[in-house]
Amino acid sequence: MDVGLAHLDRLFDYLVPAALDEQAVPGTRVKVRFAGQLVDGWLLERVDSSDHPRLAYLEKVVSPEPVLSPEVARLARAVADRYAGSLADVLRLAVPPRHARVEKEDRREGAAGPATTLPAGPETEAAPAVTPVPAAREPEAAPAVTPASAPPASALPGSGESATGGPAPAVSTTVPPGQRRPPTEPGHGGWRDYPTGPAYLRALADGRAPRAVWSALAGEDWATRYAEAVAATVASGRGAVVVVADNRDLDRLDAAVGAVLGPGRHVCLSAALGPARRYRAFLAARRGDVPVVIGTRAAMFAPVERLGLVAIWDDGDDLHAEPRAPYPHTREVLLTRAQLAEAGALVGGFARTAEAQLLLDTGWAREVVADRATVRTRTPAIAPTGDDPQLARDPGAATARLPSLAWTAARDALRADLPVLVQVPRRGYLPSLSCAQCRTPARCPHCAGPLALPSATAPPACRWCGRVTAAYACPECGGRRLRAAVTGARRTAEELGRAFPGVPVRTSGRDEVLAGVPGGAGLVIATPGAEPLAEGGYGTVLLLDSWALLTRADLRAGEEALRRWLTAAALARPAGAGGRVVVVADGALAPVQALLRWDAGWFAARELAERRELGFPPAVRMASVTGLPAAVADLLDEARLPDDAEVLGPVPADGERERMLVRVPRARAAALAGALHAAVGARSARKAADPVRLQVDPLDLF
DNA sequence: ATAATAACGAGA
DNA sequence: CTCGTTATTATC
Repeated sequence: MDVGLAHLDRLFDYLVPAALDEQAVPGTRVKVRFAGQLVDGWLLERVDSSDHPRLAYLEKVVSPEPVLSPEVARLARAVADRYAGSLADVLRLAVPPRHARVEKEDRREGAAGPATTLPAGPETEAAPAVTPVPAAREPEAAPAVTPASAPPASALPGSGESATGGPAPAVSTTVPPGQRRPPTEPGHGGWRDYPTGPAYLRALADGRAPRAVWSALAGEDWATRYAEAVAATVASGRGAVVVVADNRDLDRLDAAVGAVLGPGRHVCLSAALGPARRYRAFLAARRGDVPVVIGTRAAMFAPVERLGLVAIWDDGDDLHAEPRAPYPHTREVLLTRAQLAEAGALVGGFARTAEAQLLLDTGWAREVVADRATVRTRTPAIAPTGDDPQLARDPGAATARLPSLAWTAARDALRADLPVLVQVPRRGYLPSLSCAQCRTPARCPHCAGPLALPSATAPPACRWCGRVTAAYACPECGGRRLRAAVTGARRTAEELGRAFPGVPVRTSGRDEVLAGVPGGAGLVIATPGAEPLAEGGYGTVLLLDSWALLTRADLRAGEEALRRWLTAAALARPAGAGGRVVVVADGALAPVQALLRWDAGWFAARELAERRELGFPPAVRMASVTGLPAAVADLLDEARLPDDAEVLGPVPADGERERMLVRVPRARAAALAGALHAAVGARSARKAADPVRLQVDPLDLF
C-alpha cells in the first residue's frame, strides 16, 4: 500500500477478479479500495487463501508490467527493516515513476509481449463470471511474515535468509545454465597489478560470488577495471549493478563499459536523465534486454536478471547517501543485495572507509591491494609542507598563500610543460574547536562528541550531549586554549594566476565541472570532487588549505580529507615520470601519513580502531531522532529500546526542533531499528500530530 | 476518511 | 438488561 503511515507497513490480501487474473502478476502496480478510498499498491504475491474473513476485490491493475522484481522486493523489505523505515518509502526509491508512453513504445518486434503475459490460467477466466477464489497479497509487507503457502514458481531459490552460504541451493543455482567459462578470460590485464585481483575476476567468471574491498593504485583506470569485473560477471551468464557518486564518474564508467562489453549490453540509470529516459533504462533492465546497469545512487535498486555482481566506486563520497526517507546508503543497500541475492560485491576507491575496513575485519570481504613495490612505482612523489606563517604575513608577496615548496613544485612542472592541479576546499564548513597548540579537535570529556561555541561569550559545549566544558584540557598535549578552525579560500585562483603570469588558468568547481584538460603547461584550480583528468597526468598536484578539511566538526574529517587528497593525487604522474604532490599540512598527522605512504588501508584500520574506542559508527549502530522536543520525547518514551541502548542529548537542531542520538552495539542494530519503527507506527496509529524524523546511520552526527 | 467495535450510561 | 450514544481502532 503506497501510503506513508508507519502502522500500515504490512501486507493486505485482496481477491483477484477473474478478468484481472492474467494481468495480476507479482510485481505489478495495482489500485485497491482501502478505507473507502482508492490507493496505489504493489502486488507482491499470489496466494491460494487468506486468513482475513472478508476480502475486497482488486480494483485495477495499473499496468501489466511487473516492474518490481522478486529480488528487489525482498531487498526493499530488508532495507526498510535496516533503516527503520516502511516498505512504501523504499519502493518509491526503488522503482521510478511510471511513464506510460515509454511502456507502450516499441514492444520489441516479434516477441508479442511474452514478458507480460503469464501462462497461468489461459482462457479459464471465461468460466465463472467473477470468481472469488484467488487472493492476491498486496501492499507493504515483509515477505518473511507471509508464509507463502505454495512457493510460486517464480520465487527466487534459496530464500532462506541465512547469513553466509545458505544450505543446499547455494552454489549450484548461481551457476547459470548457459556458457561456462569463456574460452579466454576477458582482459584481466590491469588486475594483475593486485596479487588477488585475477583470482577475484576468475571467481566472477566462474559464477561464484566473491566479495572484495579494493584499494586502487595512483593513476589507476578504475573505470576500466570495473568494466572488466562486469565483463567477467556477464561472461558467467549473470548481470551486474555498478553505482558511482556523480555524473562525471558515470560518464567515465559508461565509456569504459561500452568499450569492454560492446554496444547494447548496458544502460545508464541516473536521476539526471529525466522521467522518460530513466523509465526506459529501468524497463530495459527489468525486461532483461541488458544484463548490466550502471548509474548514480538511483541505480542501486536497479533490477537485473540473475544478479552476479554489485559494485560501488568511492563509497566515502557523501553523494552515496540517499537524502529521502529512510535515508539508505548506497553501499549498505548494495551489500545487503549481494548478501540476499548471493552475488559478488566490489567496494573500491583510492581511499577506504571505516565501513569498508569493517567488512575486512569481519571477514565478509577480502582485500584486493597492490604490494608495496608496485605502489612505489606508481605513486607520485608526495611531500608535506608546513603552513609557512612568515610567508603568509608578507602582504606584498603575490604568493602569500603558497608555501615555498608548493610554489617551487608548481613552477618546476610548468617549466617542464606539464599541467598543475591545485585543490582548494570549498568554503562554508562549520566552525569547530580544536586545541590552539596542537590542533587536535576538541572532544567532550563525557561522550567524546565535538565541542563548539554556542555563542561568542558562552563556554564550549558538546554538540551531542549538551554538557558544558568549563575547563578544557587537550588529551594530546595538555593545552588549555582552544581556537576556532578558520576556513576560507577562493582568492587562491586569482593569486595563483598572478603568481604565474602567462600560464592559462582554468577552474573547475560547483558551477562548471571540467572533465579533462590538455597535457601542456597550465594551472587548474578545482574544488574536491571536480578535479579534471589531465592528458598524461599532472606534473604537480597541490593540496591547499588542509586545515579547513582536517578540523571540520565531523566524525569523518580525517577520512574525508584523505579521500579527497588521494583522489586528486591519483591524477598526478608517477614519481618516475616527474609527478609530484605537495600537501600543505603537518606531516605527523595520520591522514597526511597515509597519503605520503599511499596506504588507505592503514588509515582505515586506524580509524576503525579509534571509532571502536570512542563508540562511534560503524563500530556501533546509531540512530538520530529529530523533531519538536515533546514529539522526540514521546517517541523515545514509546520505543522499547534494547537494554543496552544509550540515549544521548538532546541538542538543539534547526528552529524549534531538537535532536537525540541512540547508540547500541552492532549486535542490537536490528532490535534498535525494529523498536524505533514500531514506535513511529504506534505514534502514527494514534495520529500524533508532530512529525519526528528518524535516521539510522545519520551521515552527520552533529 | 469511515466503518466496525468497544465502552459507557440511562431508562425499562 | 437493552438500547442509543460516544470514544477507539482498524482499514483486506
